[in-house]
Amino acid sequence: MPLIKVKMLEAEGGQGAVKPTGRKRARAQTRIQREKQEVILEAALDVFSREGFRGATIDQIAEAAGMSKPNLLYYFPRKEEIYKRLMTAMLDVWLAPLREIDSDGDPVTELRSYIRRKIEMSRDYPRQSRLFANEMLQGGPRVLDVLETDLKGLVDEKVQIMEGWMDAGKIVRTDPYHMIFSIWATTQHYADFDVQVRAVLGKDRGGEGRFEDAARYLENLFLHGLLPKER
Amino acid sequence: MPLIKVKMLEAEGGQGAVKPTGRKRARAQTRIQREKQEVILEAALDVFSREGFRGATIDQIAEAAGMSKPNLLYYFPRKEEIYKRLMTAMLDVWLAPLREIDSDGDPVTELRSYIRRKIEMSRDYPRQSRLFANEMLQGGPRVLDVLETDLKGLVDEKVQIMEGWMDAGKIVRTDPYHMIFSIWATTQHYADFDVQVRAVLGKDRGGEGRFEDAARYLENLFLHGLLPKER
DNA sequence: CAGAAATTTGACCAGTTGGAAAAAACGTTA
DNA sequence: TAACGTTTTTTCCAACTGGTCAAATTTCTG
Repeated sequence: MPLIKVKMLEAEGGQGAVKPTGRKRARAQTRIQREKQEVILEAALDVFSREGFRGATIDQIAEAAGMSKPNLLYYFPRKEEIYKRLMTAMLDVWLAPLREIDSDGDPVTELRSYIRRKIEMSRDYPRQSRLFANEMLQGGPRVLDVLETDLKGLVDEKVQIMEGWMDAGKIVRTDPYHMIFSIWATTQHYADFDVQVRAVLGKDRGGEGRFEDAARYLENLFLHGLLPKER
Repeated sequence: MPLIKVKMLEAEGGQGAVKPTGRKRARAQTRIQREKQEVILEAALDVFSREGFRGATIDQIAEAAGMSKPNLLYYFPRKEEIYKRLMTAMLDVWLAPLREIDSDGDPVTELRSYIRRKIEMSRDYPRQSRLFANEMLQGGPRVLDVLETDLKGLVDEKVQIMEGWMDAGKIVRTDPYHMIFSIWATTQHYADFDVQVRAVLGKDRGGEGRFEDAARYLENLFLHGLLPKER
């Protein structure tokens, strides 16, 4: 049960495809509607994640989706609704790994696989990560309330689990909030700063293997740190 | 001697203030020119770091700078030049801490103070961080070459230092590139994702103290990891 | 202070932007 | 196949965009 479902769902509104005709009873979506909406959202993810909300234009999205602007507007009557749809969908997917952290699991295993999953997300859904990053850079005007309620709630919940692990001496006593931040930061970095990562690694090391390297490095960092065990 | 000075300096061009009149010999800048350019760059940093290059408008910048658009264009004849100026200045400041890493210093001290400095940068110059992040999200079209040459060069240099430390058994043998990435990621996170950090920490813990907390947590993470020393 | 140079303003422009409206084309089903 | 609902296209618009230009104003310098 996704905790982050949220009030942004109010994005629906409009007439075109979503709320078919006039005041009649809403009809089930046609095949075309489902397909085209999918194509549009896919194209919009591309554009919004690169340019941000203001920087993206409906024309760009329409072109990427292979249709005319008015045609696109038939499915999503305003730019903002496409964006909102993407944001809710993204948040839902994006936080799944955090939700999966299990208080009953072995702390080391749980942390390890959380890091793994987050790196895999950066590898497999980099645009979603960038979409979110873009929103954050702008000060999160369209998701701030969600962050303060749903996200904070979810994090608080997981923080308690970690405090339990600390009490049990399974992990070192430290700040659980910053712990979570550091996992987010290090893993999402590989999506958000992908260009930089590849530029610095160079042609030879910048291949797909970089995600595996990153995962291995991060596991060690988080578990053991950089200092040798015996000195 | 800043390694990152770069070809972007070609940003200069134009007529207005920068290259005073016609083909005459370039004259020294007046007081007003220096002042206004400063005001403009300050305002532009605000806008660009929030909206990205495309999302920002000259009007917004002009208003933030308290002047009319044509007046602003008198000092910087095109939008792109303001942006380039900001980018070079930012890169220079932003990479200073990395340059300072000293191969002769004590590894632990050096790493510690690198992390410290980076966190302080995020606290004191968050907009510069966001400006850079924005550029990265867009795929770095205006700095890619700089990253591939100057930045990579600088990083390679520091990577060697770290390999030296590993050879000497001072720090654990690990991937030095990802090591640097993880320091960048964790520290810059506090500037780039500031909204999120504050939303999750909540009113009580989201005050200025968060940077000190972050620094303390990160020092421990990087040196010792999350696992207890003896189990 | 006069004159020149530097700065600021207002009017303007062509291209882009988000979006509306209506008509045309298409698909489905009674 | 006729009628209806769905989808697409064409045309259009007002606001905004980056930028120009000449005239007006202010500041500096001798």
